[in-house]
Amino acid sequence: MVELIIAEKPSAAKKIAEALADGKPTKRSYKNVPFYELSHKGKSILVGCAVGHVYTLAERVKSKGFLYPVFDVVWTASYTVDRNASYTREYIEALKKICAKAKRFTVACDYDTEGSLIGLNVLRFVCKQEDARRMKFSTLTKPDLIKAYDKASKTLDWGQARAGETRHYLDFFYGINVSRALTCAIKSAGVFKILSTGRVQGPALKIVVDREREILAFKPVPFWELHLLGQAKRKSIAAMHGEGKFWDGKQAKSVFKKCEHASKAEVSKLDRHSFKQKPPHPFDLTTLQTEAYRMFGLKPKPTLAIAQSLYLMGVISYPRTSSQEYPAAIGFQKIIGDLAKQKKYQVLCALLKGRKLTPANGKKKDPAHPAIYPTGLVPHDLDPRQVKVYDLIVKRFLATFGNPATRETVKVHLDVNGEEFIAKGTRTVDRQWHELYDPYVKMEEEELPPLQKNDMVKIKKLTLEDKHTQPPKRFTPASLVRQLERQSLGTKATRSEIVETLYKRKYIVDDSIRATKFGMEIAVVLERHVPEIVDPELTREFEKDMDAVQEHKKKMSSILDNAKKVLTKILADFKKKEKQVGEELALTLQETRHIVDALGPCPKCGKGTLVIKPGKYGRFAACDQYPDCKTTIALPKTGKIESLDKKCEICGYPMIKISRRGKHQELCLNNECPSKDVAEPVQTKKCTKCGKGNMVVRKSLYGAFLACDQYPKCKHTEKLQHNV
DNA sequence: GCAAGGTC
Repeated sequence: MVELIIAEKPSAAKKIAEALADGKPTKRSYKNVPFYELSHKGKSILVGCAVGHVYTLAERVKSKGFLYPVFDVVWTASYTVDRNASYTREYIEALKKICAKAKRFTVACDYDTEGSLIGLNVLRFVCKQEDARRMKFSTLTKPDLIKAYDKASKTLDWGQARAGETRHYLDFFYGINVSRALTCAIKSAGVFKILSTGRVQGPALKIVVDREREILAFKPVPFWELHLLGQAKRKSIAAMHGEGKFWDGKQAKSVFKKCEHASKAEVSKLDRHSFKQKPPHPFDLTTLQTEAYRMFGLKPKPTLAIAQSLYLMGVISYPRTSSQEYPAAIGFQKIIGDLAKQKKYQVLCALLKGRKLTPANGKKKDPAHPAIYPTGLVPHDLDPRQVKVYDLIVKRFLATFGNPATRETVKVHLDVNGEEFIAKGTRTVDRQWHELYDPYVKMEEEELPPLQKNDMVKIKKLTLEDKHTQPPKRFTPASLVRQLERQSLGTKATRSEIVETLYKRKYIVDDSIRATKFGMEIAVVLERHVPEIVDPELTREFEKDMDAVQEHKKKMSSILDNAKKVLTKILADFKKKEKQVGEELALTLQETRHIVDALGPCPKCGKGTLVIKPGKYGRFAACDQYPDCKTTIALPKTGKIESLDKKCEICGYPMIKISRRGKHQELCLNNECPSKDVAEPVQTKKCTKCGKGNMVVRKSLYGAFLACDQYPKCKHTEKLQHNV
């Protein structure tokens, strides 16, 4: 009798197989999907895997147009409805193939709601089984897995699986329907633009919009600061009046008068305080994303994508973790030894030699995975961004084993005609873990002159500065991801994607995030008509419902019926106002597009502005004076396009910056710009690919190139030698 | 083509 064990993902299947095999498991594959054959205590076992969710909710009957409300949805193989999920097809086919041999079934997906649901869907839709055994484990280590296999329950954890299913339905009901309502509204005003919101997107937008409102409503309050610049022992020293901020201008001025003509200050008191600074915690995904943004300006989503690629190469551990802990089982000594094989880490690894290795574990835990660490495997052919992220992960790993650093704060109190000024300096006395984390240690290092009590400081300058209180800071993509985490919105793997969606919808712009006028309007519309969707409480309510389902206190169907009832009413009311809402949205979208998508003045008519527009054959720049001015310029299909607010020095067309995968290039919007001239080939050449066409010169923003004249049948292109 | 959640 053969047993099939279903894992959540390929890497887990491998670990499960290795843990249970009497000897070594046999790795096999079907359509490039791995599976394992093994014997466990003489019993024959197959271990196969899903790739996360391979089924998704979709309408039972695909509706024409964006009809809403839609509640008739069923589980559907992801590859049939989502082009980006085409890779899941092979996994389903491989599972289908190997489950034909199986007589007994065991689900060994991650032990959480999503994992239980992934297992249930594979089991019922691929294996056509009613129930199965369930392995429950909290780490993918051999002892845990063996125990989980021996003690597997006879039935699925139905409560958890149904809870997960409930969440999927609720998210679909709220997300798809309200997104369609918004899209239909703006469409009724004649504008075609996909709009969206959802349980996580809604509150995420509101967080940014609320901050924008605070900033708009902010009234700066004036205050004054008294600064002293002095010199002692051949070093300069900067101090501020002990009062700090003076809220009363008159008082500040009178203190200033009192000190204005003093030429010397006396050290009245010296506080010296040294303290230990602990090494940093191991990386969970959010901390890695925050640090990568801080150090490299790399946004959370590409950081996750790069970490995933390093994981697939086998050079780092699983990146989608919320753990800040390294269990000893990962083998610190061995990893450090392996890292030392890379020349650039030799010296650092040597610093830890012979030391007791205790990582500075943080508080956050994740039952499924440890914190992110380098495996020790030597990476090859990394691209520049992979090099950066890998280096950060290696040094962070090493730094967590470092000794605490010692820092010293000196506070010098100065007396100037009876007024107290204070100078503060902090410096590192003993670097310790800093050496392991360089160059990613960013500490303030301010060293004061070596003063003693009653020493005199020569005053070089005394200034009274009038300042204003500052509005609250804007979020960055990294700090917004952190804020979502704080409010338990979204998951470690989805938060960065949700932030990117807000950009894509033009609700937000810039690295220092601003809500656009359009984003503000969407928030207003939702707050007025569907307040639930921008409220973080919706997530809490879903969680309560899920708990009730998991504990068998409520049925999924009753919860879904209730959601349908609530939404039907909300959406019917919304529909009545659709036209009016749509017109307001269309108006603000136009304004926002004008600001966000403007590329510069139109070079043809001189009056209009060139604006990015989406078109059937890709995006293009068009003059906003259409139909008076019909200027259009085709734009590259991929990459982010930004205005540089300047003209080409050679042809006078607007300059743009186009960025792709961390690389960027500055170009003018003129295919015919003399700077892009090339030496044209003297004789015509046959296309080497199709053999039929001739190669002809074509021009794009990037410059001229050779292309087959059989386009679009043949897409062959060749480079041309540039003149300049 | 719309969500949010897994993952290659």
